[in-house]
Amino acid sequence: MSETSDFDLKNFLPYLLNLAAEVSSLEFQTYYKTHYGMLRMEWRVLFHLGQYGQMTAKQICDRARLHKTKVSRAVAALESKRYLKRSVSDHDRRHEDLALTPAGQRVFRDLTTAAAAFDDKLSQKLTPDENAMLRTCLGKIAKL
Amino acid sequence: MSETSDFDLKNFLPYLLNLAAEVSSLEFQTYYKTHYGMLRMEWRVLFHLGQYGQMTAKQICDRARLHKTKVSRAVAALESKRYLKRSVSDHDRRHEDLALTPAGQRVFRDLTTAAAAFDDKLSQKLTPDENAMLRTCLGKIAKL
DNA sequence: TCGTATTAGTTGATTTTGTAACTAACAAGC
DNA sequence: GCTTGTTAGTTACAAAATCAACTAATACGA
Repeated sequence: MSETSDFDLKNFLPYLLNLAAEVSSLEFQTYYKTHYGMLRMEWRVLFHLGQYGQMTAKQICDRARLHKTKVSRAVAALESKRYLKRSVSDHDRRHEDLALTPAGQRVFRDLTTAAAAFDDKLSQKLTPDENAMLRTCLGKIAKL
Repeated sequence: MSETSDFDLKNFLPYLLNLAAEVSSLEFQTYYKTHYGMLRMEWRVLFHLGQYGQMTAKQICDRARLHKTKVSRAVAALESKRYLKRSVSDHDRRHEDLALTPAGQRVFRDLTTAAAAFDDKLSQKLTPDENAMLRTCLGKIAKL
């Protein structure tokens, strides 16, 4: 029985964070997966378009800190679901302006509502103080 | 632009948790990947064996909350690296008792040391109060 | 002791992700 | 104009995660 050190996985921050992230994501993930057949990256991209309006893939990459291939695939998937439309920019044809379709906006509103409800449910496990501090701590760790 | 609700991704707990988990894991992950060619699941399994001594794959599944296919593949990988040995149990030949080899124990000690140092580094971004509360909160969320 | 259910663990097929190389459009210097 | 460099986005291939089906050993009731 190795008592090599007093280190304990159960207190290892990356481990705890991963565990909490997994558990907390599962229910909401299941929601958009079963209701709209969407993946996490698709939800994130849809969210950014819904929240901030028309933008290019590059802008989404920067804002969401996502790699361009992830965004590219998510955009293609959302397009094939008719949740967004693209239009090549006139003055720079490398850019594609992305915008949600009415259908995409409906999905956005529904997911936003659902997300808010999930967040409330999670928050209720913690005191108001804990809630505030938790978000602060996570921000520090994620270097936001 | 859509002011559908006051919901903001930047405060959505699952999102923040995933972000913090990703960022905080990256450096350590790089360490055991480059030094020992190990995957996250392998590190977790190795850790459990190092910390708790000999156990079966099933016990690891339960303790680490991992699916059996993940553990099965991690065990196979660790075995091929000669970091663990398996021995079929006598009184129930479905069970395999797993234990680290001396080489595996050396790796365990090294990774444990590295993890502890890395955890310290992360902890320094937070006050002692925040540290304690953060771990409490994460525990609540992960239903530990 | 036979049939059924359960448990431990593995394997294979399918999906998803990650990495790197690629195309196309533009910009800037010469 | 032509080269060189940079940027936006896609594609192709490899690594990995997921899910379901499978084998083998045991338990347990009729």
